[in-house]
Amino acid sequence: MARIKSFSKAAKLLHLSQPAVSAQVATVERRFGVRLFDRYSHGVELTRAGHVVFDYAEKINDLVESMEREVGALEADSEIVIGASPTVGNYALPCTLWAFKQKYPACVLRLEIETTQAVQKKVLENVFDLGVIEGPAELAGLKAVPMQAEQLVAVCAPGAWPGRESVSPEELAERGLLTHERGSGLREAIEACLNHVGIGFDRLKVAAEMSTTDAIKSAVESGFGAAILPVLAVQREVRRGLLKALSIEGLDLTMDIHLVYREDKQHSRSAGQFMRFLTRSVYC
Amino acid sequence: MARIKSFSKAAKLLHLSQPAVSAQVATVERRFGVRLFDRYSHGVELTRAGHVVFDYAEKINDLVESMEREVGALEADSEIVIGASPTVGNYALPCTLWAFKQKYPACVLRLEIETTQAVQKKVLENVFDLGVIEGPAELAGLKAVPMQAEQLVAVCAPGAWPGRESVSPEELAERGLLTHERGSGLREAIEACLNHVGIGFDRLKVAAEMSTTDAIKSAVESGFGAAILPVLAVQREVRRGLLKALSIEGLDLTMDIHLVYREDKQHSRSAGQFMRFLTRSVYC
DNA sequence: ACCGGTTACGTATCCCGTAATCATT
DNA sequence: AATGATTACGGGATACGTAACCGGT
Repeated sequence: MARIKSFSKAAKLLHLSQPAVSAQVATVERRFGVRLFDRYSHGVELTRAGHVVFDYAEKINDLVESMEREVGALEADSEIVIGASPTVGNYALPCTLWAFKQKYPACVLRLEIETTQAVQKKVLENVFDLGVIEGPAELAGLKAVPMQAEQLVAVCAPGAWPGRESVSPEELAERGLLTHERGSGLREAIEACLNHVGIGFDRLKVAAEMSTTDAIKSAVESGFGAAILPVLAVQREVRRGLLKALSIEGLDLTMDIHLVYREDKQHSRSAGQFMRFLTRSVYC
Repeated sequence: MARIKSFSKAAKLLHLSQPAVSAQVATVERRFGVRLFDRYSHGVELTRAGHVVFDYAEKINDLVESMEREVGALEADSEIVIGASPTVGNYALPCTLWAFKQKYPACVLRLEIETTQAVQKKVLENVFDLGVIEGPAELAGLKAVPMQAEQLVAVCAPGAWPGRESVSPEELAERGLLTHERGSGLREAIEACLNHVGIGFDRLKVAAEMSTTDAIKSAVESGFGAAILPVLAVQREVRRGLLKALSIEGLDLTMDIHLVYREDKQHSRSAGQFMRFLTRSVYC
């Protein structure tokens, strides 16, 4: 929200109404007795105090994340069985699953593709721990919460493409693309995802192939090219200002994806972590 | 609460009912999917996961505290005018004020002593920003919240008096007392406080006088003696296990002190900080 | 039987969404 | 007009306290 410079856009990202966001901010401002945002007609901007609070909020967020990871690592993790509808499961989810696996290596994930209806039914029957489908749940007894929709972003060094918020595949090709090696699970997931929206991977000039995401991110930070990665894999660097995220023109995976689960069921620790991961706000 | 090893005692400290504490803990345990406390018939004990969460909670608390201080330091602070009833204002509050001033040096505090009724009236009339009195508020339009009651504790090195939770003034005298120099505001406040409950300062053998509290705390940590200080001045070291806090036999300042203020009024940033400081739970 | 934690339930408060309002371009 | 934030108000969830309920010494 601080980065977005707009309460209304932040509200969309947070799946909240604009007044709700205003109220939250007002509450915190009253608590501190200071304005945290300057309101302009075109949006909002952090004040000095706002910057301080924002920086602390990031530190605290990091701590909470570490805490969850550390608690999660304490015991052997049981398998999480995820049901997903075909489009979601084939194109959107694989990147997300991969990003989660990076953070929680101990978790064992199993993904099964079924129709939207079948997914919901099997979630109700406890065959799946949770489901990920397009559109909200229709079956009674299921709770559906909207997920962060965007899945893939282009990243570049902060200096590249100043002022731009999106780039075309051709511009990415000009700059040169850093990707995983052919055959890597994520590479294939990304290729499938791009193909699905009509962007062939061959339109993108691959400048170098690397084996780890960290290597790609470092290379991009150093200005060696751009990359296409899941939002969830780069959110920290983007927040830190180490990388700049741009949307890719022509790439719109904005389906309103929903996480569905049995409200009454108590989930395993790993399932809970996965669900929080899926619904976590990426920017804020 | 983790240190107390008892939900019911923690509830008292937090001014909550026991079921409320149980419910809070249960909520967090459900969120993580792990037991954080082992329940025994004689009380509770942190599990492995509980220790992890507890350590992170402390770190986060520290961050929040720093954040408040940093935000508070951003602008020049206005004066806080505090009204207090005679007993509270003369014996209990001075140490607290001093501890607050240590943390928020930029704040200017003014303390005025009046009868309980007069304090409430002047808070209503906005003559005082807030009041501190014994017992709850009686005037309509005033909100009263209970304050942390205990004000002075003995501290010693963690190894001294193993297993003890309280010491007599004579035992303190044997070990030798480290205090501020005569004439220091806190020294006088403490003397007044002790005299009020019938403990003369002359019963305590002063081993050394030092000019700063940090010097006293360091000396006590190193085992050079004991000291009597406001709880609020040593809470961090006690939580960290660097110092051990013991109650002093015969010293019972447990009056149910209440902070009162106009609910409708919006307080200055510094007044808000002071109020949160007063009602903050010391152990938890 | 007592101490300590849990369960059950009624109430008060908080937080969100809808709708109306204000301000700026 | 249109965008974007604030205010007003009704409904649902949350969190508390009281009281009744185990389970272990």
